Formats: sequence, structure tokens, C-alpha cells
Amino acid sequence: MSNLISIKSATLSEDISQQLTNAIVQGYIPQGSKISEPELAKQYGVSRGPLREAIVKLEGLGLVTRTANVGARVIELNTQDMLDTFTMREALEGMAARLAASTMPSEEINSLYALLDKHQAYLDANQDEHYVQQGGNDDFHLRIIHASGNAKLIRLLTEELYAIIRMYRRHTADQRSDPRQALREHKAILDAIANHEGDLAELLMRRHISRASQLLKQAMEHSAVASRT
Amino acid sequence: MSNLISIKSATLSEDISQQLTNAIVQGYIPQGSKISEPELAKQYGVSRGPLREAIVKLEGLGLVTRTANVGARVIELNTQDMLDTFTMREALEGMAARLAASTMPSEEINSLYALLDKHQAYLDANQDEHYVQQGGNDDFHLRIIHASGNAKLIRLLTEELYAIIRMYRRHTADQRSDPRQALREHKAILDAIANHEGDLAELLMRRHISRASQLLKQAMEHSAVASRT
DNA sequence: AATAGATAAATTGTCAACAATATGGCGTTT
DNA sequence: AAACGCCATATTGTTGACAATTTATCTATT
Repeated sequence: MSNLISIKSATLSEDISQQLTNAIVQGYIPQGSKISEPELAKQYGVSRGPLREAIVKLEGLGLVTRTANVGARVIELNTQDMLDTFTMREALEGMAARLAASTMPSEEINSLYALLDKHQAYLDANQDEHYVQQGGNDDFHLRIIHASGNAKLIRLLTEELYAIIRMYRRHTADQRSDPRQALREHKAILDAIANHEGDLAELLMRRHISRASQLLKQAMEHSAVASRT
Repeated sequence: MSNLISIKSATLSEDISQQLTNAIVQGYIPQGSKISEPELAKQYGVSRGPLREAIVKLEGLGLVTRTANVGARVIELNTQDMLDTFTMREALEGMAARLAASTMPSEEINSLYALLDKHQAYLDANQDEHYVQQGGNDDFHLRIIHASGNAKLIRLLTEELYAIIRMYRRHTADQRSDPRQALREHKAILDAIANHEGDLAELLMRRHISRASQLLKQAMEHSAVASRT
């Protein structure tokens, strides 16, 4: 139940940085709340030095914003920020799918087919309940991203954008997408990659993400109307 | 002649951060060189605190790499890194062009046509000599990026990727592209945007950047062969 | 002579104190 | 009563000192 996950790193700063990142993404530290240096330093049992360093790192990751002489606050994700993030994701993951289509080794492709079979079996067994893809090696999108072989693209998507997305999902009604539909789309994307059809793979991946983005937009407009009553 | 550009910021840390960024991008601090905290602190006349903070920021921007208990080094850009960066640029600027096609106000479009006329006049007057587009408001690509209206995309492209690209250009034979060809492509992109043809604008922008990427690749292979003699 | 180990120097990581700035409360003034 | 300015408090920014780790130097051994 504790939000303190003990990860022994080489330096305190790295340690705190990871713990803070986790705390923010998981929502233990709510959006918009102030990051007090003395308070957190006491809480984590370190001095302000390494803690400040961690905050600067978080700023680089886009999880907090800092104002000189005032301090840091956790970002507040509004719908526009989220749609902007999805737009970038569409462009970058589309490109990742294209790259994967030309470089992905066949054994990795087979392994991904096996993963999709596993997802299929899960849906069959759990009557279409969403499987939680929390970033592990079982996440189809992450596998494609890594298959791109573009180190900078991998870092950006997995360390920055996905943190934001996961953070957002926590406080919104989970995506009301049809998991079987998503699985079909995943399969189509993988087929294109297996056939080394980069153009098609990119197109399908973009359409897939765009669809999720549209759902998000609708959900937001809906909840905005609902909260207005 | 000094590499010290005095920018009075709210905090020393911001100040140092900007100066270091500039020094690295401009090549005053060469690639691969070690960032010594005591040395730089003395050089800039500050204590190690704000200097460390600046280094952490630079790490977030991808300009230096840090190793625990060892220190920071300026990144060394190899051809692969550069091609990876161009690949991301292709995806993101392509998307920016698409977005611009649907949101760019007509007066801004006219202003961009005027800019291209200015470039044309420059080429006519200076017998096709490259105009240096060092990131000012006269850079066509930056104008398109800003017209996308996607804040996150703007920040990533202008603050991170472009810093890397400028850094790389400094120590390589400048792009041997045909400036008239580039100008023609810019015009075609702008035409597509003016006609609100997002698909076409994206396609043309990607082709434009891909072409530059190909030239870069050839130049690299060429110089690799040349240096082997 | 080359390698391995021990010691010394230098650098990074961390801390606690001080300075500068912003925030909140109080009283005064209009 | 509201607004302005002043003062006290708290927070951030910066500094110098100390601890921990790495790097360099020197000696000893094979």
C-alpha cells in the first residue's frame, strides 16, 4: 500500500527521481499540486540537494513545471494537451511501424503473433474484459516501438509520452474502446509488418491511434457536458 | 569573440544552462569532451550547485550524457544518431505540415509566401549561395512548425531536435543541397497548405526532409571513404 | 619490463547554513 | 469596507564544506 517503492540506485538523486516519477504517474501526487522541497526532502529522508536535482529531471520529462523563486507544480493535463500528445504519438508510432516493417526479424514477428494469440485467449476467457497493458513486455505497441531500432524515437515514446498517457488514463474513465476491435487492428498491423509493407503498416498504425484519439475526444466532450449539469 | 553571451536570467542556473547549451551547440565545447564541474564553475564564476543543475537540464535535452560518480560528457554525434534524428524529424514535421494545412490563418500564409519571395531574391542576388537559416523567424521550417499549433510538438522540434541538428552541421561539410531545389519544394509545400490539402502537405514535407536525409547519408559515406585513404 | 596492488589526488554526491525572493497577515489609509 | 503598503514567515536559490567514489600515481612482485 505504500507509495514508496524502494529502488536502490547508484545515487540518491536517481532514486528520488524514479520514485517521484512513479508517484506522479500513479497519481499519489495529484495533478496541479505543489512540489514542496522541504516537505518532500523530509518525507524521503534526504537533503534538498538531490531532491532538487530530481525535480529538474522531472521538468525535463515534462511531468512538472517550474517557476523561478516560486517552485514546481505537477502538470495538469487538459484535453488539448492530451490530444496534442496523441497527435505526436500518431506520427511517431506510425513511423515506428514503418521502420519495423523493414527491420523486424522474423522470430520477433512470430513472437508477436504468439502474443496476440495470448490476448485473444484472454478475451475469450474473460468475456471481453480489457486486459491491462501497463507497459510490460506484453504491450503490443511497445514491442513495435522497440522494433523500430531508432533509439531516440524509442526513448521519447517510452519514457516521455507514455508516462503522460498513463498519467492521464488514471483519472479518466478508462478508454471505452472495443478490445476485440483493437486486437483485430493489431493483427492487421502485424500482418503488414510481416509482409514488409511499410506504407501499409504506417497507415494502419496511424488509423489505429487516431481512432483511440477520437474516442478520447468524444469521452472528454461527453464528460464536459455531464459535469456541466 | 567571446563565447560568453551575457543573458540575465532570473536564476544563475538558467543562465548557465543557456550558456552551456550555446557553447555545446556552437562547438566551443567539443563533442565527447568531459564536463568538469569544478572547472566550469570557476570559469563561469558560480558555485557547483547551479552548475550541476544546468548539467542535469542539458542531460534532459540530450546534449550530454551523465554517468554516476563519473561525470558528464558532451554527446558524440555519429551518422546513425543523425539519421535517427532526421527520421523523427520527418515524422514530426510531416505532421506539422498536415496540421498547418488545416489551421494556418491566411495572413500567415501570405507572410510565408513573402518570405519565400525574399529567399528567391536572395538567391538571385547572391548567385545561389546558401542563405544561412540559423533558427530565426526567417526559417521556413520553423514557421511551419509553429503553425501546427501543437505546443508539445513545437517544443520538441525547436528545443531538442533542432539543437542537435545545428550542432551536427557545425562539424560537417555543409549540406550540398541545391538551394533552388529546396526553395521549389518549400513553395510546393506552402501551396498545399494554402489549399488546405493536409495529405499532400505532409507527403511533400516528408519527401523534402527525406531528400536532405539521403544527402546527409551520402555525404557521410563519402567522407568515411575519404578519411580511409 | 609488465602487471597487480596499495596509496594519494581529484572529482562527484550529499549536506547544512546563508541569502534572496515570494507569500500571507496585519494595520493603516481612503 | 476595500485597497494599499508594511512586516513576519516560509520557500527557493546559492554557497562552501564534508563524504564517497573514481582516477591517477607509485611501489612491489613475478
